[in-house]
Amino acid sequence: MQEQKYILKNQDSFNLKDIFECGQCFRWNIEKDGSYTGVFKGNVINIKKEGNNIIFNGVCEGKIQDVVEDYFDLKRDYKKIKSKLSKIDSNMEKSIKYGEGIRILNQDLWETIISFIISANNNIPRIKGIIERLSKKYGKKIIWGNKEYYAFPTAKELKNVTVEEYRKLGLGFRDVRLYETTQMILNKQVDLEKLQKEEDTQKVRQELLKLSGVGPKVADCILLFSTLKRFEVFPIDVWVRRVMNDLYIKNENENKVSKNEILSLANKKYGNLAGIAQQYLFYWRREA
DNA sequence: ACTCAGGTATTAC
DNA sequence: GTAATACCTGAG
Repeated sequence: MQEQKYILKNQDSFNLKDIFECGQCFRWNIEKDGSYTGVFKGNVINIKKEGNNIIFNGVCEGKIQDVVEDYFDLKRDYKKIKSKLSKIDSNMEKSIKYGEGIRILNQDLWETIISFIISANNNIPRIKGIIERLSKKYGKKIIWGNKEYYAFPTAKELKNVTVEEYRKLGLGFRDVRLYETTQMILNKQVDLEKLQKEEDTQKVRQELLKLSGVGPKVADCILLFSTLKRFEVFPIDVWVRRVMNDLYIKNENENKVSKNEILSLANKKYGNLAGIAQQYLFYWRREA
């Protein structure tokens, strides 16, 4: 594969830190010069911001411009989304100001499913470590420059991996879930290609929930952060629960707030943009 | 030693 | 349906 380069000029709503550290992805790492390098599908790309230019550099399976336009959701008008959401209330406005450079990535469905199964009751450094070891052991090697990178393993590549091997990689109790889900996807108990085409979000959600290790929160993350691209879902994790309770519900014990109360509030306030609203709120509450 | 972290599965009302 | 509890692991 040959190295390619692409320069994007004057792109609005595009900050590296906001995109890669808002919690949607696990395989992008910051370099000493402030650029980020990541692996997705068979691509390795480094991204650097210089003035008004965003410079993409790396090895790609296709034309780098196409790859990047798709992955970074460049065709979508985030300015419009943000101005719409900003009008809802001052909290939303503040959170958007903080994370104005967020874009929701179009991540591979399979990879997103497995990654978020691993994320359950886990912390980010460990999640990233597990995914890295998993890729290094079972994924395809990609060489760029003098360095080796590893693609996220395909379902086929994980077909014969045992629960014990997962345990050795540090998966913990998620080992069985990973094994079972991989089998379910391989034998098409859950057919990812069909899911990708299904229009009814609730039907897609129901299918995802069949997978081992996929509960409501993980299902919503998959719906939002993968190529399924559903902005109407509202993943509720500890941070979202916290921020929604602090701002609006004001229960003395945030753990006592019911999920349905948060969901109906989110739906009322943000409608079919709830997912992206959630992302600004999550990032703001977690980082600011 | 002990708590916590992007929850889920299981069990018991 | 809803509530309580166990669960790998490793960092702080």
